[in-house]
Amino acid sequence: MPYSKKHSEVTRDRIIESARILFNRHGFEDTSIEMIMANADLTRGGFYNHFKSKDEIFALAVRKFLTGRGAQWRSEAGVDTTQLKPETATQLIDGYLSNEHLEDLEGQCPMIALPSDVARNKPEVKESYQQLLNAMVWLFESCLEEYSEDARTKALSTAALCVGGMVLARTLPDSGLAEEVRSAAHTTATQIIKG
Amino acid sequence: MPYSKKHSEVTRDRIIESARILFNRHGFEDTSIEMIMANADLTRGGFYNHFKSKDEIFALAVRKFLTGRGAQWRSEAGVDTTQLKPETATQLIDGYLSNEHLEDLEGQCPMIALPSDVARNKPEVKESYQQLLNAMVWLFESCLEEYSEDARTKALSTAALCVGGMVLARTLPDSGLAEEVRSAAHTTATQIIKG
DNA sequence: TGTACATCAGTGAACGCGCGTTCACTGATGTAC
DNA sequence: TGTACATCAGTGAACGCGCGTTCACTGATGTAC
Repeated sequence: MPYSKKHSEVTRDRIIESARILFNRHGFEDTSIEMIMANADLTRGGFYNHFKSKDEIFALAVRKFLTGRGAQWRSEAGVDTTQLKPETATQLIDGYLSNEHLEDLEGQCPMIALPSDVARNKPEVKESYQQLLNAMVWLFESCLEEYSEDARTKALSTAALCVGGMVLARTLPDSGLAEEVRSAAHTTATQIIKG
Repeated sequence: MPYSKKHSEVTRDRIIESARILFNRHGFEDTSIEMIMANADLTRGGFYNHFKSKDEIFALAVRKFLTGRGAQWRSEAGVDTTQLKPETATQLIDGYLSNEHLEDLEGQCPMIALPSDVARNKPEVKESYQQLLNAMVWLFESCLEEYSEDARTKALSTAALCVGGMVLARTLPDSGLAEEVRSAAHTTATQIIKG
């Protein structure tokens, strides 16, 4: 038996993380298998030992955000997921609709970075995207359900406002306008949670 | 003198409209010059008589929505832009966050269909996208400014909620969840305008 | 303990394809006479 | 009014390039003896 099973798994994970970062920054089409492998210190050919297609790793990369960079980000922001209350939701909003998050092209939430890439890809990829949204909505809803009657409507709208505000801010060339959008979305999202 | 100047302009417009429809449906990368020209009943080579690059026509196609399909859509929805008041804003929201708009992949607002395509393209393209957002925000703000103190914040947030709600709804594979998002965004956007 | 070997992660060249762009050519058109 | 002609919109073949994927090969590794 050559190489341990662990060796293979570690490498596979490294490739997915490399892909996640590159897809986030450059999008699906402008990220090549060559780039993904080089960024993981490997060469092109080995890719197909681990994955069956570019679509497959795209789905895996989007999904990985939830347990990888996303989880890391929540813990850094001091979000306590054992005790969910409205203040936790506003904490999440503070982080999500922050300038830091906007400019972190590689660590950013893929819902912001890749919406139209995902919309046109395989169901497999859309499922990954949906997992991210479900996680976000579930968090908001759990924070609100004991304090508000229409917790679900608020949670869904807040998620839409968070993603929409960031998608727009990311796309606008006038950084003053982008900042206005981000800031307005933040104000309104906070009001929705509190109101 | 061969052909009238008008002939050339009409053809050019036809190509841009063909491009707008195809970009909206398939995105920037998956739409080829060949497809754009064929859809306008022309052949590939002639493209460069009218445009200098694929990037250029992408910018023109996004921009064209404002005066073309977008204006048509507003007048069909009975939006009276000479008399702007909160009811006009809620009318706009009713149309924008409607199921009809969600499913009209070709006639849809490009802010929904193409966010990440634009975010990674040339400044020229981003300027076109920004024009669309500015038009939308201006409309909402004008509807509110005599009735509300924070008209601009509300206008910006409403726009973010409209775009965000539709971007998510378009991407989610579970149509039940997509419908929940669209509906929640609609409810909340209306509340923002009225509140 | 040491060594031959089977395995498979990794390599890098090659294939096939589609695309953006270029270019020499064609032919429909409106004008000049 | 009719005809020769100059123009340029439109044609379609060709170019060059990069990419996803395949494939025959290599060589590092852990195990069997």
